[in-house]
Amino acid sequence: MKELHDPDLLEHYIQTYEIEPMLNKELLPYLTLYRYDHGELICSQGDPYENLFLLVKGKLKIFNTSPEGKTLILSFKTPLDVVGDIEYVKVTDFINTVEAVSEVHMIAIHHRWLKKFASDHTPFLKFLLKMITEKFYVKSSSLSFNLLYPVEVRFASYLLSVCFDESDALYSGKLSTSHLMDAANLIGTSYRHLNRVIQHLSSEGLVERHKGFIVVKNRDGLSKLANHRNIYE
Amino acid sequence: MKELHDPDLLEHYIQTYEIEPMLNKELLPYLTLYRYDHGELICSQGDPYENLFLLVKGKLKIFNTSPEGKTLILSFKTPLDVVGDIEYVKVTDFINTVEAVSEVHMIAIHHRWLKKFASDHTPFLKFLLKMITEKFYVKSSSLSFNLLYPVEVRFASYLLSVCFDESDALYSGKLSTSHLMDAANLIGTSYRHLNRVIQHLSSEGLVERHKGFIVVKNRDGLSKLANHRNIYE
DNA sequence: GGTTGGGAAGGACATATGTCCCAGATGGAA
DNA sequence: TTCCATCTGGGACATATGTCCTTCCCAACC
Repeated sequence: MKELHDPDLLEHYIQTYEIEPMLNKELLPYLTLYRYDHGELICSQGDPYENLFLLVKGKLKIFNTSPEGKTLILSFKTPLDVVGDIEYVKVTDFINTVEAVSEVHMIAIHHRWLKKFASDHTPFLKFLLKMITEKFYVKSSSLSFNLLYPVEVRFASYLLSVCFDESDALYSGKLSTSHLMDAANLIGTSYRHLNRVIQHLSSEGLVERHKGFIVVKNRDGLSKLANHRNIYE
Repeated sequence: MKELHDPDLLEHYIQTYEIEPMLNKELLPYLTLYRYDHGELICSQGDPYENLFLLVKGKLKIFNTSPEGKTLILSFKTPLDVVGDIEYVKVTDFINTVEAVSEVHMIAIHHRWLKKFASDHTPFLKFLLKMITEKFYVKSSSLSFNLLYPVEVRFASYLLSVCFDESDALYSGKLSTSHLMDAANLIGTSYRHLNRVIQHLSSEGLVERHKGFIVVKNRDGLSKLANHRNIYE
């Protein structure tokens, strides 16, 4: 983690994501820009709550480790998104662990200033409300989807979401095998079983295994299998 | 559904649940009190969004029917709770179906007046934010719990939540068999499998089957099995 | 009393998923 | 080159769960 003393870059992000209108003017001097490298942790479950973060560049992985030691990925995030919003409203320690998947830039706002300047600021409240409502909706759909459909269907949906995105390092229609473990943890299954499912999809001609990655061969077929639902966004 | 023209009762609920401080004063004349009987639907998935409801008496069941026709119960609600908050923020039709489990009283506020009087009202925004954040948190825990643990563990948690509550028609430590189908739909499993699990719990001496209901015999054992987590609140 | 209908429990079998472990590939270090 | 660590895929077996259908019980009705 490294603080970036670059007012121009900060200003650039503020413009790009229209952050200023939602914050109280007096808060602006207290914004800090941080950089995290691939693999770095932004926070761990149980850490005391100090900052609200706005993700403005890169990709985050939000996960959680159960008492039994199993890792469950709750979501991936891309700009613009918020980290620490739930903790801010509930006034609790960090609930999950947040890791940088790529190089990440985040704007941090210390809760001291939030409380002082933004706790009654209508645009800020509305912003939080929108973000959290959307998160709730996604989570709720996701819960239903998980309870209702087997891993095969969920993985089909996952593939469609992840492979056809302009985001980093993922060529269109391909999924690197090194991400399979992540996929399993996100879907909530074992690596072993995910492999089995891939084998099956492969035998149906929907995907193909190659050395180092998986290719989607039949996008429509996958979409049909996934009931046309893109849960993993 | 029946409108209750009872200003005193309405006032009573407003006092009891401290509803006034969170609403804009100008909104107060536009509150309507409705009564629903056991089994009545308050709204169905796809219905156009018209009212925000505040549950002030009774118990609600929120559920959803998948394209395949499977019913999944998302939650039960008791006062004070909100129905239509997500729809209000997202400006969409009703997402789920809401049914009265007992006699229910709800305060309705038409979205026309909400938009006019409350959309920038800080206490109201804060109230929504708190409610939705809590819902998100519960949903998120629930998702992890469902992905991580088998039906047996989830049912143990469910039993502990439901059976040791002062709420209607549920004697302490007992669960009526007629509610088993609901339980299965809430946990996201089949009635058949739930029976199997009950059989198993019974053979371990944790619960006992009687005609018409199930009794918890070993609360601590169940709690241990459920990892001390009360997901179903 | 006999009949019938519905609800509740469970048997039989298929499928989904988890766990443990092994084998082959790969790439860097000795 | 040889060896070792690691990554990746998959075999074997146990467990979890779904589906379909049968049996049993009891209440209501003729």
